[in-house]
Amino acid sequence: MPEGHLIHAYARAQGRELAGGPVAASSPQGRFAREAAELDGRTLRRVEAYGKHALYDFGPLVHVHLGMAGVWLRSVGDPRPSVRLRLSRGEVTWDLIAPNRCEFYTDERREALFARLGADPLRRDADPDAAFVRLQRSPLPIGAALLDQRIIAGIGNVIRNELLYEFGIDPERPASSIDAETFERMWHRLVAVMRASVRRRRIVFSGAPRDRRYVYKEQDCHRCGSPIQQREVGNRRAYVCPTCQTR
DNA sequence: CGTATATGGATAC
DNA sequence: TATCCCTATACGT
Repeated sequence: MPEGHLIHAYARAQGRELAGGPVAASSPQGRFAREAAELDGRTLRRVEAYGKHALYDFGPLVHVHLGMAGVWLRSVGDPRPSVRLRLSRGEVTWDLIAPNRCEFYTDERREALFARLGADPLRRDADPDAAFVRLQRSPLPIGAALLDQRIIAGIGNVIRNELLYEFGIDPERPASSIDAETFERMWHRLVAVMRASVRRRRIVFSGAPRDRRYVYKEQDCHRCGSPIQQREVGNRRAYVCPTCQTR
């Protein structure tokens, strides 16, 4: 579920619906109870997304990373027992389930986090030139480098596989072999895909079957019919068309 | 009912 | 490179 597009979608909706007035905070599941009590009744000033990270500014900062299993549910019903953090304002309630991280943060940690992360295609302050430099210097194959959040922040396993398919690039090709012109086109495509995916709240590759995906978890290449290969690249499962993607 | 898997990433070696 | 953590879900028995 959560690649960068969803984190940004949550942040925008929550900024709209929760920020600007007093927020009720609780931790029905209990593991964030002391912190939630401290937040309860405070005004949420801002929700900021960077890559797959989100920061909730209540004065004190709350850092949330969903990991693989985490999800925010917008709800009006009773909290399920696994809700780590429930935030409500007026009629609207957001429930955080199964986050990898949910913790207080200092300004210093925020600075350190942002300094560590690479260019986020969904942020106005993104610096694609810096991302290209880091890509050129990376010893990793391109399929791993695209998942390296220090180079580009927000890409997950679906987007990296679909992007490499669109560009006809085998994920095991060295990152340093990507030339500036190709990177520029990849970045431009990333921005378009991720913006559309924020709006739709799901990953959208226009042009793919049903505007969804070309290769991720597919059996056969929709273009040439070759069986889609599965390989481990960058510690995650890569899906590759051996015909359409070249080394 | 148990087990494997997941669109992630930090940390320990 | 391996392991762990977070929880829901899919699937096999």
